[in-house]
Amino acid sequence: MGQERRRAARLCFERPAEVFAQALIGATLLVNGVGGIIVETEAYDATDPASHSVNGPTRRNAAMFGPVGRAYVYRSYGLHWCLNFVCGPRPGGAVLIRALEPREGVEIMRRRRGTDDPTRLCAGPGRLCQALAIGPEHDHAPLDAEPFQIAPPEAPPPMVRGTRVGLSRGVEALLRFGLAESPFLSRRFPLVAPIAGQGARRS
DNA sequence: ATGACGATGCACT
DNA sequence: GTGCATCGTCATG
Repeated sequence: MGQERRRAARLCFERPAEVFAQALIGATLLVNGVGGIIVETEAYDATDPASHSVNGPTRRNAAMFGPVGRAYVYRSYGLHWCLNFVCGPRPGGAVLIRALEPREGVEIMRRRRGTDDPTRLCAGPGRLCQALAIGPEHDHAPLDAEPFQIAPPEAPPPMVRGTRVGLSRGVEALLRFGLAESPFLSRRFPLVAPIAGQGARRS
């Protein structure tokens, strides 16, 4: 328990997206001091038919093939922005940040989003980017520098797992992760299989 | 040059 | 639950 042990744990971006996506649940994400607790993520990598990286580098997905620990920001439906953390031992990995529990700068987020409902402020990748003012200027941005502040959870939180949202391919893969019982998820996790000893529950 | 298609969100029934 | 706005990206010709 020396002084070194008291330093904040660091995120290990080299981990595979499936692992890193789980490690991010409960982490704190702030952008210019505004944000909160990550409660929902999805994992993608270059072997995944649903991933932007499956067919190799293009202009849009270039960040996924660059250094880990940077942001991959892309436009969705010509309208919304979505934030990913580039990660993995191999190129083409990323974790989509899908929802936050608002903690810091809630009033700013309310103004940016035009809503008062705290459970709808950052519930969904597009809403989250609107609330945190994430845009194309953040594509390729290092996540360990301004305006980003990211801290891992102090302890692994209770987690739920399910299928990803809005896909036409790779629909079966259980690569969506959520903070159990969180009211700040973008949507509920359909029950995939009963968990022994816990009965049928949904988050 | 052109067309198909979204890792979505919102209004509405 | 359904319909659809909206436009950058990419594959194709």
